[in-house]
Amino acid sequence: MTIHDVADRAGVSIATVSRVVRGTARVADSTRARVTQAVQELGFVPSRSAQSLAEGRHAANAIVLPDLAGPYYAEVLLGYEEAAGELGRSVLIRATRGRADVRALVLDLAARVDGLVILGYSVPDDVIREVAGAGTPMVLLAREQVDRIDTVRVRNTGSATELARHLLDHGHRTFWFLGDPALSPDVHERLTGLSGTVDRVRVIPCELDEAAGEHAAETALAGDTAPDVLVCANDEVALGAMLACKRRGLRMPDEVAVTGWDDVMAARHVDPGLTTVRQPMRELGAHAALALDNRLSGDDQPPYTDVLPSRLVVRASCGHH
Amino acid sequence: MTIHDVADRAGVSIATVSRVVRGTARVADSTRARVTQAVQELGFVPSRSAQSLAEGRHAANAIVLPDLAGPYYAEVLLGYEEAAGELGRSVLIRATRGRADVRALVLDLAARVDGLVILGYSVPDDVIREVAGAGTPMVLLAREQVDRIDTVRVRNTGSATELARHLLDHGHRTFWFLGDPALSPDVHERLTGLSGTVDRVRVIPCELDEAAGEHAAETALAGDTAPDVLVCANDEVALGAMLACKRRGLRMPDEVAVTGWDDVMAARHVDPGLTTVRQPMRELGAHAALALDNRLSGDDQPPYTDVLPSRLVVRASCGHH
DNA sequence: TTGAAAGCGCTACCAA
DNA sequence: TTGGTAGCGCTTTCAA
Repeated sequence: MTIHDVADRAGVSIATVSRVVRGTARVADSTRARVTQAVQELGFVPSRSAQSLAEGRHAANAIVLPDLAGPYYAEVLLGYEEAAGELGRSVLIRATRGRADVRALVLDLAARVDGLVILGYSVPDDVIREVAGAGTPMVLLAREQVDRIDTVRVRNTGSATELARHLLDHGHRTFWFLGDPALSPDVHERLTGLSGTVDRVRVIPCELDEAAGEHAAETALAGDTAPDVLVCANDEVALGAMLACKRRGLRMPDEVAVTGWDDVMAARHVDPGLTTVRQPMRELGAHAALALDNRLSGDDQPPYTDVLPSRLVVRASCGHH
Repeated sequence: MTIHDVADRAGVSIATVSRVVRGTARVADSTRARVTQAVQELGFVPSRSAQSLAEGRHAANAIVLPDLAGPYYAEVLLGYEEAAGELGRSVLIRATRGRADVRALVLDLAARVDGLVILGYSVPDDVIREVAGAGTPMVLLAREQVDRIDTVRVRNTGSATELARHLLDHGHRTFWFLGDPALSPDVHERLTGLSGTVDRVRVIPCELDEAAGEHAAETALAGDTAPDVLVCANDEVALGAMLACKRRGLRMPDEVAVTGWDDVMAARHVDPGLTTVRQPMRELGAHAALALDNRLSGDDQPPYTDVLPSRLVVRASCGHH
């Protein structure tokens, strides 16, 4: 089933079939009708590879994420897919966590799409430079800018400062931070904001999931300095930490306060409600899609960084109000 | 940067470059070395569209889901992406919720990939038939079989029966079901299993998110027949329902019991803990990827349905133990 | 072991 | 308004 079959059936040339199918040029009504009918009857669908080859474009973009586990990435992806879909672009995804050959994965992806979105630390800086240098348009998401590539992120240090002040107002003084700053730019900045605001922060680096948070909290609670507040890198870590506190029979927030980041669904349902920072995750994804589309449309703006707002969500886990 | 540039630089024909790059045929060591070096120096990456066109395949698959919101889809997608990635296939995704032109979306997708996975009611049956009929290999996921297409799903009716028995043992008698069976095959089967086991079920159809669950529960609680147990179509609906119960000052499980499906993260953290049914969501995605790969590899098995197990997870929300 | 060349299916330019 | 045709960049026979 190729364009030739349609052309034969309609008694026209393949050029005319192409014109009718794409609607790119004036075609006589009668001719159009014949072609349209042939297309229908044969169920003709143009070969996408042939189109891409001839057009020199894919009408597809990709997003590379560290992972797909947990609510955060899913929400970002949702925002991205929705926006990209409305712009008429297909979306490819790729998670790199646990993959050894990230460079190869990204190069393969770059060859399949018109543009790439890179989330967090899913791809090493040198690979980013390489791919961008090779001419693939890119947008960086939730991470520092590299080489003047457009970047979309959310306010992080600021919200960390706001959270720290709030905790100080509650009278908290002994701060522990649960989370590994090396794992994500977000975590790094959150810790920076916290450190810059309170006197001293004890850090327990840990992965960003519930089990790791639980374990890290155990460590904190077992030390000789009783933690006063556990500032967790994200909500999943915080939920794990709350489990550890409960197991020890510690009352929250009286004996220990706990806070998170992201405002995932569980944050609202856990008891006590988890104080956290709400991030516009879908918007993050959507903005990335739009930014990329702008570049692909030949937008000539200077490189920019788009910073989205975040908001402190105060619930019961940080102290009484 | 095409294969010709590399050929010129290495002083060989493009055929030889192709051989070296793909490793498909015997090439003299010295020649191979020259070509490899030229590839390096030029940073040559073959055009994916040209390859696809010449090879007649894409080395990519797609998954179509109703939506990306909530933990369920994200987990399935995670399992799928991981498995497909390891099989060396890129993955395209598409969410259809709220899209008017589903048929067009799916046809476009089908033209870009070697095979398609369709989750739940994301695509109408007639479109599924059309695409499958046109020759695109497919796997159906978490839905009824159509036209003898391979299908992967989880045990649903059975777990519903098990749940219902458990609730009967607790002495519950007035059953309400919150969720719209028309929205997903899973919901449909859950209701079927429940209806087949208990005397009478009152159904309040609602969307499968928290807000809808909250609202539906309000309706149930406002009626003259005080609900005894709210069997919810999934955990998000159940969490919403719990919110509604709490707002009314109803004690759970004493005055109302609530149950869900999926065992999302919040189910464990909410108070009281939510009794629910655990589904192997990642495995679901992974099995779909493998099933599709089998077909694409020319597997000649008769069409089959792969049913994964599910497990009742009893917590406090269904009654005292 | 290597090269020449015929496709793969489509787009878009140039003529008619 | 239409047709012919030269690419798009690669894979893979077929000969040498």
